[in-house]
Amino acid sequence: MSAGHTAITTPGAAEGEPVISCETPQDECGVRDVLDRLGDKWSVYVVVELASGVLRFKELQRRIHGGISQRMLTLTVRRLERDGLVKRTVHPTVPPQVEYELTELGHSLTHLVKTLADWSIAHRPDIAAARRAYDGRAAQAEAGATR
Amino acid sequence: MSAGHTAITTPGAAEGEPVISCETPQDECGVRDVLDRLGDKWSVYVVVELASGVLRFKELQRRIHGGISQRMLTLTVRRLERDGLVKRTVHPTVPPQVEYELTELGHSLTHLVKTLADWSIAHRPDIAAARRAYDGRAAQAEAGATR
DNA sequence: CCGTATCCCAGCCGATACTG
DNA sequence: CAGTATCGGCTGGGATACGG
Repeated sequence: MSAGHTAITTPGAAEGEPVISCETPQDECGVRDVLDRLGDKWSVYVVVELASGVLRFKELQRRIHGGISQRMLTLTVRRLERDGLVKRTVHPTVPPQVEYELTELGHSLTHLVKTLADWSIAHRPDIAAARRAYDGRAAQAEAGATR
Repeated sequence: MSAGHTAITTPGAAEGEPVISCETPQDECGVRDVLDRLGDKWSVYVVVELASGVLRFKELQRRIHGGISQRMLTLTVRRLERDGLVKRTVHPTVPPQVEYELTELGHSLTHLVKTLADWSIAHRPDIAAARRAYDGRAAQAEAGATR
């Protein structure tokens, strides 16, 4: 991974006017850092569930969509803990009890996730329509090739 | 994948006050739709590069961080096209010439990407510090176990 | 130039079994 | 309950070669 220059311009902005500029190319502006977290299958759901409060391991597992495996939940919360997004508290009782909660940093991420979710919900019809159109065209092209 | 209920509350909101609610659990609120796009290694970079204007295939490939392979650029761009985020225009010249540009939908995503990038840049020091602290603790614990 | 087709490896992730 | 350990399938994605 490496880069020279990267920039985003909005439609409204003057052409070539950078909205995002990367001055530290060697780590890809750190964007990849966040995206990697968002990219892995479960992190977002953990953040979403923890956004509403403190949860124990099993309870967290039970709430997550589609049933995350023990293994993946462990890995996911560990990564989130390592990144300072989640706080892990072990109560030395028997049986053991471990509680997870978002840190301040973690809570600030929930706002981004909300933005993402809003966009997603707002534009889902558009995306669905685009896919149908694309798939329709593809099927038609295939039929044309056979004909 | 399936779910019963999912909600996000912000720290400021009253406890249990849902900021995000999922009424259509069967498709995970559509959030996964967006996340899957963001999650795959290259989509974001393609969107970022196209945000500043129309680009041909080879030029796009040349600009992207770390040198995306032909194969992956093709796949990425096709997915984005299918989702209606990118418009693909083939000029039937010889040699062939194909131009890529963002659609309106695609441009609206750049705003989200910018938000993500801003958050990422703003909190990178925090994350880096958290990782150092975590790794330090881990190393110490290991030393303690050996001692 | 712009792809598509094929091969192949590395890693993710689920299932399962075992500890403190 | 809350993990760790191990195995195995699946998929993402790079390298390469070829076609229009």
